[in-house]
Amino acid sequence: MPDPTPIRRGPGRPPKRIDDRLETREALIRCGIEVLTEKGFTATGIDAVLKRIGVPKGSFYHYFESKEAFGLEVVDSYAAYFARKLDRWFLDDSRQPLARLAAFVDDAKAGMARHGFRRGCLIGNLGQEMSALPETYRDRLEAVFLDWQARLAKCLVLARTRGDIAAEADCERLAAYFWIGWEGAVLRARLMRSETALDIFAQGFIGGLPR
Amino acid sequence: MPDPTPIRRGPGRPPKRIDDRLETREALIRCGIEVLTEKGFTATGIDAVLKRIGVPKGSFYHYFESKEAFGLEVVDSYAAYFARKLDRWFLDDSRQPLARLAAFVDDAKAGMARHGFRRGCLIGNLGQEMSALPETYRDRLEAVFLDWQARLAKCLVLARTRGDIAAEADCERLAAYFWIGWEGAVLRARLMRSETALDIFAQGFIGGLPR
DNA sequence: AGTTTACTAAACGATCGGTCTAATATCCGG
DNA sequence: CCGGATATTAGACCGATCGTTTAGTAAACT
Repeated sequence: MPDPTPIRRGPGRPPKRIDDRLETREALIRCGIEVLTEKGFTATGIDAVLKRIGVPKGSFYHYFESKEAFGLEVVDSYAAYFARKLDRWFLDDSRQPLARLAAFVDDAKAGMARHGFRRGCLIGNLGQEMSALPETYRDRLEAVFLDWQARLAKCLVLARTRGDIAAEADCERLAAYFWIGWEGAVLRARLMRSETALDIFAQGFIGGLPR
Repeated sequence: MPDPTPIRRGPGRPPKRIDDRLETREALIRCGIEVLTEKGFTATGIDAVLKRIGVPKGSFYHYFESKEAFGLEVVDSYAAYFARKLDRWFLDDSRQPLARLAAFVDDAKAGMARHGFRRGCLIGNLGQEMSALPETYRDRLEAVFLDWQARLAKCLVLARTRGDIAAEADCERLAAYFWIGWEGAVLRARLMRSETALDIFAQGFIGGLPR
């Protein structure tokens, strides 16, 4: 549906609309998530983002200090979005712990299919691009991975106390293992344009858990 | 060590040396492997490759039709190089099958460390970049993965006949699982600049094999 | 009314992949 | 040993695109 109150664009200060500034900023970030998730940071020009929102190029540096700063905000926003998603699945008391993981995987499969397997994982994309990225990104990206790891580890601990996995299992390490491999699965799923890689990895991981 | 017979560079037809044309061409490809393995395709300019070999820009298009064609040759060359490496490890009769896989992993760890964790896997790099790459690349990259998968599967079959893994194990699928996750491990190792991710994945994989 | 604020249009310099031309040194047929 | 044909270099050059800067305009605020 088209925006019911289209934002006037032209030179000069725009008419007052309280949340206008935030709206534009956040629209840019939201669009940045989509585009960077698909094409990565280096291969994406800011024009591509701006065009899609209808913001003129000259305005970009009014909202963001640089492309680098923009990217960092996109990462933060994506991390927050993904953390919410993980909580939705990993804290879902209506499912057994390991079934929650499977449910997350199914959701991810559906998500990738919905976008024609063009979009991957933003953090993985940028991680792969690190050598062409400002060094600022490195710690931020790694921190996101560690956050995901912690959330999954909690879920695995639950499975362990239930006896679904071995009592001596190192849940933190298992969680690390999952995200390491998961990024590879997403990469491959995009290359093959099929859910197969996600399936193979997920089943391999769950099937290989210590019992 | 410096090249004992440096290639003369200057205008005019070079002296006849049967393999001279190949030398320059192959030097470009070899350098392409290094650079693309480190920075990927999109983020790498042709000049970066040319500068390192001392070949002027005008010469590039004498040897290659385009950057795209060049990249494909680099992929082929890398695939051949990596296939030899896999054979060296996976067909090493002095080791038990699963120990061969572990040896490959150790070798990869040492290799990544030697280059300061700046270089990753060329195929994985380009795979992640697919959405910004000519569509020509897709099948080629996937074919390389399938080749690696077949080589590892053979090794796993050996392990199965020895009874090291369960008789009902699907070696082809396990091999697919390995390479899917391995790419994620390489990605993460580069991000963290540490072998940890490779270790966690390799141990997780081998430890999770059906017994 | 005058200043401040919010935003944009246009241009800038760098770099990209790719082309083109001129120059040059060797090869090869006589 | 001469004289094309050929292989290669040298690097200026092109149009496109990149991230970024600047100068200016119009509404808001005082």
